[in-house]
Amino acid sequence: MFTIKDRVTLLSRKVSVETSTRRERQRAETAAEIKAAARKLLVEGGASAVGLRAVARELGLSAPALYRYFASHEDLMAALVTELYDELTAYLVARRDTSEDLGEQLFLVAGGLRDWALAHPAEFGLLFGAPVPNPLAEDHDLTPSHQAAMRFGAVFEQLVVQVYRQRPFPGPPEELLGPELVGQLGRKPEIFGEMPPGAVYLALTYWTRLYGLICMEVFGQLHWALDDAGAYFEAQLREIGEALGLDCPPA
Amino acid sequence: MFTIKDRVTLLSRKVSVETSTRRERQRAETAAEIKAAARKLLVEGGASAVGLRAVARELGLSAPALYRYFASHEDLMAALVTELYDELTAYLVARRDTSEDLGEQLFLVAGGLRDWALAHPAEFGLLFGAPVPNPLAEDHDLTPSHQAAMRFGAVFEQLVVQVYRQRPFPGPPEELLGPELVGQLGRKPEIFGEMPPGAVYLALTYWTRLYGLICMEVFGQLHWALDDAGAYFEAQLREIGEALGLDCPPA
DNA sequence: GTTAACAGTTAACGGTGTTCACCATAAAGG
DNA sequence: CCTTTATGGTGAACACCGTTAACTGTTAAC
Repeated sequence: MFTIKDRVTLLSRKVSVETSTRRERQRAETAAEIKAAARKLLVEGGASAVGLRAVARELGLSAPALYRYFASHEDLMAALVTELYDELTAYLVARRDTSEDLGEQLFLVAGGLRDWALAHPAEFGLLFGAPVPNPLAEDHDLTPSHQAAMRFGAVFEQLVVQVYRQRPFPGPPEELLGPELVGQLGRKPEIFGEMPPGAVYLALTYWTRLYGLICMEVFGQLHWALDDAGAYFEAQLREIGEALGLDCPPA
Repeated sequence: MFTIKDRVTLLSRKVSVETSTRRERQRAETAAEIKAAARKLLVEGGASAVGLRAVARELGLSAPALYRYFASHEDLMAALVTELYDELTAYLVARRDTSEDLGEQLFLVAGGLRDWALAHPAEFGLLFGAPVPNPLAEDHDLTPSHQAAMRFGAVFEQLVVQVYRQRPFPGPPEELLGPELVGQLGRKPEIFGEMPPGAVYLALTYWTRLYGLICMEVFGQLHWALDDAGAYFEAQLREIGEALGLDCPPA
C-alpha cells in the first residue's frame, strides 16, 4: 500500500544538487552516450537489434566495458525505458502548457501522446507493447522505470482531476455501474481525490480508449479499415471529451 | 487490392481431404508436437524462452532436426501464431454459437476474447502485443499467420454486419464525423457491406474499445486503478452495446 | 531389390550475454 | 611528491543461441 506522501515524493522529478566531481560528470556522459546508441539501434532495427556488443561497437568500445555502467543488458533496457518515459512526459507537459484551458490541455496531451507514438513507434512499442511487464504486487519494489511510468501516468491523472474540480462531469449513475464496480472505483482517493465513482469511471474510460486507439494505430492493427487514422482519432477524442463535459472543437 | 472472392476463399478454413500416407501423418504429428513444446515454453518463460534448442531438448531431439519441419525459428513462431489464432477463433465461434440472438453473440464473443486472453496471457501477448507486426502493404503477400489473423477478425466483422442488418444502428451524424473520416469509412464495402459511415464508425469503436480494454488488462496496465477489471469490462461492454442499439443485461 | 527420399545425427560457424583476470590511468591520502 | 586505490578499459573464455554442412540409418517407392 502506498501512502499519499509516498506518491508525492515519487512523482516529483529528482533534481539532485549535483555535487559533480569531474569523474562523475564524465561517467554520466558516457552512460548517456550508451543509452543514445542503444536507442539508435532500437529505432533502426527493433528491440532485438539492441545488443550489448552492438551498442559497444557503436561507440568503439568492448562489450564488457558497458558493465562498468549497467549491471546487465536488462538493466540497460530498463534505463532506456526510464529515459524514454521521462522524455515522453516532458514532451506532454510542454505541450500541455501551451494552453491555459484545462479542457484544451486534455486534448493537447492526448494528441501529444499519439504524435509521439507515431513519431517514435519503436520507442512506444518498447514502453507500451511489452506483454505483462509487472504485477505491481506488494512484494515487488518500485524500479526506476516503474516510477517513471507512474510520473507519466500522473500527467493524465492530475489533469483529469483538475478538469473535474473545475467543472464536475456526472458520469453514469451508480446503479448502472453496479455495486462491485462502484466499490472499486472509490478505492483510490489518493489518485482521484474526491471524484465520485461515476466520474472516476469516465476518467478511466478516457484513458482506456486513448490507449487502445494509439496502440492499435501504431501497432498497425487498424490498417485493414483505415488508411489514415488521424480523423478517426480526433472523432473519438471529441466523443470522449463530450462525455467529460468539454466543449469540443468541430471537425 | 483484394477482391471479394479473395476474401471468401481466405476466410474459409481449409479442411483438406487428407489423403494421408503413413509418413505424412507421422510428419504432421511431429510438427504438432514441436508446436506444442514451443507453446509450453512460451507460457512457462515468455516469448524469449522458446528457442530452437530448447524446443528440441523438450522432445529429446537435436536442434537441427527441427529444420526438417520448419525452415527457421521465425517460421516456427509464425506457425505457432497461426495455430493460436485458429484456436482462438474456434473458441470464439463455439462460444458465439451458444446463443441464437445476434446481440447476445456480440457480448459472448467480446467476453470470450477477454476470457481467452486472461487464461492465456503469454499467447495473447504473442498475437497482439507484437509491435508493428506488418504493414499489410501491396507488395507484402499474405502469410498464413496473416490469413489466420484475418479469419479471427472476420468473426467480429461478420457479426457486426449481421447485427446491423437485423436492426440498423444509426451512429453519429456525418457532419459530426467530418468529410475526411466519412470518406474513409465508406471505402471498405467488401467488409462492411451496405453500412453507412456512421455505423462503420460505431463498429470500429466497438472493436477499438474492446481491444484497448483487453490489452490494458492482460498487460497489467490497469492494476494501478482496479484490482479486478471484470466489472469495469462489463460496464464498458454494456456502454458499447447500448451504442449499437442492443438491449444490454443490467449489472 | 534397388534406389531415392526422408528423418535424424554430430561438428562447426558466427552471434549473443556474461564473467574473469589483467592492465593503464587518474584521483586521493599521507 | 610519491604511494595507494579506485576507475574504466582490455582480451580470453564460457555457455547459449540460430543456422548450415556432411553424414548415416531407415523407410517408402518403382
